[in-house]
Amino acid sequence: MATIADVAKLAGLSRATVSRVINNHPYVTDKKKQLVYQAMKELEYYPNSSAQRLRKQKTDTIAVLVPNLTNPFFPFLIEGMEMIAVENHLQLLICQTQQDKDKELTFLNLLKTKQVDGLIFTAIKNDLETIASYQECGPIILCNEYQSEAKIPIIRLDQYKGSYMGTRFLIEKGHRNIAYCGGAEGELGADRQKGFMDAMKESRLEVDSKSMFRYPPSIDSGKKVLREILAMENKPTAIFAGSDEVAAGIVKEAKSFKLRIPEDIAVMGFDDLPIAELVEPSLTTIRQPVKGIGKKTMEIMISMLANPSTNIENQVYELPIELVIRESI
Amino acid sequence: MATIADVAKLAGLSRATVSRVINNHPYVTDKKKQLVYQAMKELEYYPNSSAQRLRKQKTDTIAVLVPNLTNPFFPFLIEGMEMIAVENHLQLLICQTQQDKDKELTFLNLLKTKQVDGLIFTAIKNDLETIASYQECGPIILCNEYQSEAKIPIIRLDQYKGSYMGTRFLIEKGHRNIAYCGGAEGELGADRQKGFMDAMKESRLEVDSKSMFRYPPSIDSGKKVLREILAMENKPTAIFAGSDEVAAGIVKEAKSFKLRIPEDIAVMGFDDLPIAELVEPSLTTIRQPVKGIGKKTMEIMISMLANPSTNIENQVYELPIELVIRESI
DNA sequence: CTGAAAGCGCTAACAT
DNA sequence: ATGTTAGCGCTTTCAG
Repeated sequence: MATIADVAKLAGLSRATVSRVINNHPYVTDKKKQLVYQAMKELEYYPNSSAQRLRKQKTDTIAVLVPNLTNPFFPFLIEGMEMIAVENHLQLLICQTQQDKDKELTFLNLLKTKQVDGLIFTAIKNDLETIASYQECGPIILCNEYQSEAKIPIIRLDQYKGSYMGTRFLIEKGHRNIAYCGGAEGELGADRQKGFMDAMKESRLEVDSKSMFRYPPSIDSGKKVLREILAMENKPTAIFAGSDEVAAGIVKEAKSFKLRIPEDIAVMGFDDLPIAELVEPSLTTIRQPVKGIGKKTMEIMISMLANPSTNIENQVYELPIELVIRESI
Repeated sequence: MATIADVAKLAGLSRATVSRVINNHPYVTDKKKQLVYQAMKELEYYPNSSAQRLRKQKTDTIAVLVPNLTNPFFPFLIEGMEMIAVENHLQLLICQTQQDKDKELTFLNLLKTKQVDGLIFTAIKNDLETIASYQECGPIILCNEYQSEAKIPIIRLDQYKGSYMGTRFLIEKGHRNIAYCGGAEGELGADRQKGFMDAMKESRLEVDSKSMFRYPPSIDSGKKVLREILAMENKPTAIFAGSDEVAAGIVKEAKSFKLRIPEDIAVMGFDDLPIAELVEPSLTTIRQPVKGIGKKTMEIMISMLANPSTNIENQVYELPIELVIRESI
């Protein structure tokens, strides 16, 4: 493998000049520039990025911590982030935490070991104090998941509004006994739940604690929820699911029990992922502009990278959220 | 940020000894080891990975090129790879090519710039010669996607067998006019198609060239295929879809046209992803042990990394594939 | 506009 | 068992 010294020698110039050409610095004669390019091509030279990183003390890489990639929400989020990242010559290092506290810490160490310049959380298992302490090593952003007392910038949607809106819709459709299946942890989950609760309270509807479920967002969780509901005495007529995956599981299981949707049981999703349109009946759901959050998050990251001095204490950015009406309610 | 020199000074030892402790080398007294640990903790020392990489001339990172992550096939594949990778202290750098030839080349350069030690393709847009030329920079593996004349190790399933098996099943169910929707490029797609064709030929069934579709694996492709089929004069009674996504799209669209499945039209999927169970009716499909391929691929990568001298010219590894019977046929 | 030289932080001979 | 030292390949002052 050729090094910068080889190129310099072949071009009859110094390593400094070659470096200047590589990095598009001004003040290099066109003639010498051509000489360098030629030598680089001849030697099939490519700069060694470890050396560059060590010298420049930056990696142009951002770690993105997601619980997993099999939940389609995250690939879409990442797609949004990546659109902005590539424009800014940043690389994403995608890290699956699998909801594991220790894995999360391991990935946080990417910041300490200078393997990445910044880090984005899309779910948190550790407490904020722990995480906040890593901020000295580089910018950290919370995306989607959040906790308001954090001294960490946050990009999120108004979850409260989303679930409030969804619940109102269910109530307007005549439902009185509505079950709720959360899943998201932290304040995001709490906000969603609060939106649900407030909408119910506003209409003077009671919420049975037995109809409040808390399962991770997956198809299987949805199936489980439905079975548990069927075993209840005072069966809810509608379910507000925490995600389209859960809602899809509920729908699927309901049909295996020959229940009609929405007549026997109505289901509200959350996210509006492709799966929402696919299941039969298709899901009425709360649309989150997932890619939009991803983009916004990366934009903030970039501005933090460019401007490390900014005080970003507890900034919250919010994006719109809307109700998509289909067939499941 | 503390460096190894700081730790050495505080511990009253040389940098070499500290390095030995970091890298778990033998021949360090327990006493001194403790001294080092203590100093590291006190200074909150973490080794700079750029420096380690530059010095060791390896990154312990493998690039995985996928078309995208929104097609659930790839997250599952990655999950398999990652299981093996973490066990071996390897990091995955997931790269979305978006089916773009140039992006693919950009990612290939990760090898040249020494940013990764090896690289795995799960889809190829460039020709093999181009790719093969990068092999001098580190091991390259083709996973799933393949071309048999490649001088590159390949991990794949017997696609021919899969589609042959599926088509036989369709024929046994009485179908005579069967449409086929491929999508995968290269020989993988060709093999699948050949399996289909051979099964048809064996039963002396004709294949109308108009019923041979070639669309990328997505729900929308499926919808499109169904609409085109409905516009045909001599309508097929069954469709062999190239993926569960396509099959799901077909099923969805068929129902919007009030067609019954499998009575009016039967659909065979490919992959057996969660979506296969979710749609109504659930998909009869060809199960690929996706995670298994991922694991196997990473195992090969690791052995290539450990044993760079091995001649891995055109090795093919195959894994079992099976028919999963559900409701769509 | 170009070159010389210092050094980013670490590891691996080599020496003891 | 531990320390000394020479780089890994690159960028960036500082001179000129």
